[in-house]
Amino acid sequence: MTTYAVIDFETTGLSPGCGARPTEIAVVLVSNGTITDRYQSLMNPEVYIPSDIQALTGITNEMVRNAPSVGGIMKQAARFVGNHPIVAHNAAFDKKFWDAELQRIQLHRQQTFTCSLLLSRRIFPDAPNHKLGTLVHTLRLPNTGRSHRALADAESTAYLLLRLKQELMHRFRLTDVSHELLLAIQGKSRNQLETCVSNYRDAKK
DNA sequence: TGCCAGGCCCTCTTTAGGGCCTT
Repeated sequence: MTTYAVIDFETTGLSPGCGARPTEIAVVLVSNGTITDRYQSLMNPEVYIPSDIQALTGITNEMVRNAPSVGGIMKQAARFVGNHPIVAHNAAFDKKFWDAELQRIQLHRQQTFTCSLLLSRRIFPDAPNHKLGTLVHTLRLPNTGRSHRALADAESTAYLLLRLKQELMHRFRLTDVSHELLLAIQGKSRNQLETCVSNYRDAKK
């Protein structure tokens, strides 16, 4: 049974290439259909948090002024994640920050990223949209607290991952959904879900 | 004070443009 590390960053902007840094990270471990452990911390990005992002996340410059350094928190987070596959909603975003901050402390990612946004587009194509908050509401996932805070969003993404796996098991009568199958679905285009699952089944026979 | 990106994916496409999604 694969253990997944579901992560979520709050940051000062959209791209580390433009100087944005993380202000908060949460990691939620998911195993055997449930959340088994959690890690969360604010960190001092050492750059100004724009007012619109302070309003969005509720994380202010005052809150992070005396928070631990990004490097120290990233070391702890990387240790907590270990070699588990990482999952995030719109993983391209979190992957940029994860890789950029690990590089600053001379660490390198070992594992793949799985994207719950891409999986949701393939598995729930008729959802009103594929924002995390909309999917939580549409799929009636548990309320995890204030959205746009790292732990609440990481937990929501964890429940979404479990719901996506559950939907695949139900729709295709599978006894389990492997990480390998999730990666295969993620790598295919939107209209190839049935073909992808069918090919995976045939390969396993 | 507070600027900023980029991969995915659809379509009136593929010699491109633009919306979605993350903060």
